[in-house]
Amino acid sequence: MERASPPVPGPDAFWSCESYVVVVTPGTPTTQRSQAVTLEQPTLEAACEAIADGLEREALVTVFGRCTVDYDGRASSTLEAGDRHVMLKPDGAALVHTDEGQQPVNWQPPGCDHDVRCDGGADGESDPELILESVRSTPDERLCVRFEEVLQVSTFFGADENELALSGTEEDLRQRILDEPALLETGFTPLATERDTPAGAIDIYGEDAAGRSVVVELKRRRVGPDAVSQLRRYVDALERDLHADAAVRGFLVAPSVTDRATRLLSDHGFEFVPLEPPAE
Amino acid sequence: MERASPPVPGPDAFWSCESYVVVVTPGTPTTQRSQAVTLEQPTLEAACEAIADGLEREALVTVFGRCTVDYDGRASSTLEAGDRHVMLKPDGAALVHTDEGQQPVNWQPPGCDHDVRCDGGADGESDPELILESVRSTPDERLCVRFEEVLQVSTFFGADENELALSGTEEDLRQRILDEPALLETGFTPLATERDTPAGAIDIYGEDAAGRSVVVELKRRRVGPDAVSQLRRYVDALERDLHADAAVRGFLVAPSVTDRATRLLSDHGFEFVPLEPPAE
DNA sequence: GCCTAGGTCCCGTGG
DNA sequence: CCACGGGGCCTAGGC
Repeated sequence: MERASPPVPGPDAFWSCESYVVVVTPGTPTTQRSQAVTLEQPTLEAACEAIADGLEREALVTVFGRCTVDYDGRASSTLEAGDRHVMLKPDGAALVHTDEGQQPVNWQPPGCDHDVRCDGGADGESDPELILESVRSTPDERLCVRFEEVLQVSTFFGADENELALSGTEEDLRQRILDEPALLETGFTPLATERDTPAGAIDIYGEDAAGRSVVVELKRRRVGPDAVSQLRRYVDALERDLHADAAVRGFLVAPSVTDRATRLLSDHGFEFVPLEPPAE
Repeated sequence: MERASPPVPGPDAFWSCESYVVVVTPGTPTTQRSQAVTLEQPTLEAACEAIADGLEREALVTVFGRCTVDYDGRASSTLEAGDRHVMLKPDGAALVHTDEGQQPVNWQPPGCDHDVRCDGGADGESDPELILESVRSTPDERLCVRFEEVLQVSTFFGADENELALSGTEEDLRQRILDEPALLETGFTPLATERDTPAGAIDIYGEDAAGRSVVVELKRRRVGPDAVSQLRRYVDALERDLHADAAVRGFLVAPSVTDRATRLLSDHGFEFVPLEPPAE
């Protein structure tokens, strides 16, 4: 193992009221992959080495410390110095989290190349810093995180064979109607899902008891004006497609609907069916 | 400090090829808040105590280990055992990350109450586990993470006074047009932003050289059919609002537009103006 | 690669 | 509290 024990924090380590010394015990190789390796209060150089090693070995790497963040790509952003938690994933994703919010303050999607280096300090011209860069193309985007201080670096190896099982989606709602078409209206007959039109794919296409064409738009949650517009696009397109002057009925299926959307529905002569995705 | 050094991994610690001993050095209190405290390979009980302490002290807490995840709320999900990285934020947000994807596999938005406990094992009836729960109301939602094994617990304290400065937003694009209305069309005069209609707020409302009403919808990126529908809602609403039969012109301003959206624009007699948010 | 639409979307801003 | 629309949205599925 090339990374020896990190240096004990020197007398200039001003920020800590608890200090930790990490001691590496030589380990024996094993088939088990799960592992978390942590450096506390490393020097920037030690942090750099640990991060580079983690990236090389395709670990999930986290870095906590005082940093600035610059992003340039589809938009541009800057973030002045503060303490943040950075996660680099082996698939190329990068996340910068503050202590607030579900969303990262800055990020990079999967597919990026992560890079780490130490810079400055040697010549006294500039303060030393540890620089994380995540870059991708299509679109060209660059995320740059500069640490003036690193409090922790961790590398995580794990196994995760299982995938999320999710229910209560729009797909579940569709199945519910296909299983019991009368939930939409007595006499409704589904004929296709994802039926294509020049305006896009119709969630459920079918016929009513009188043989009239029916367009069904599904939403797993309460709907607003946008869902009505979407339904309108499909109904318009289908009427044009059938180019007979056959009236096409439009149904919006969702748990509930806002006032404004209700108004829009009525303006267009569409119908609303309150229905939720199955609970289970 | 009540949390003493974590136990040295016993001979049954089968999974590690590198093991770390964390030694606590008594520290001196300081005004500096930045701090990262880590337990490696703690027992479930030690992990529980450390997490509870971190939550109590409003730290950002991370836990890495083998866990299952159950979510129930707006939808429901289950995730079988695997190694994941969990982050609990002091604002009540919770994030469960696998080694893939920019998005967490499970989460809870800010505003939740986090809770941690140890369960089972004592009576031999069930395997011991560490249970993290994040609960909120409106809507009622519960996230439950059960660890059978914890490889690391960290608590982070930091200071972050600065906020993100972002440019290249729709707001920047709007300002660009307000500064130079001719970018839309010679003779265009903006009269209002966020002008309210029964269908919602118009990004920019104004008049053309001939005094005709103009509705401008802005998008910071390439637009598809949804943006055209949005413009249509506003134009329709405004025409009804003015209830004179005065024609209202609709403009879509964006860097570019898809084929289908181009077709929809022409169907509705709307105009497209290619324009990007300022780069700077 | 682009297009289209879903999402436990999150998030801010009004009402 | 709800409603509405933006977002560097991300992500999956087609083509």
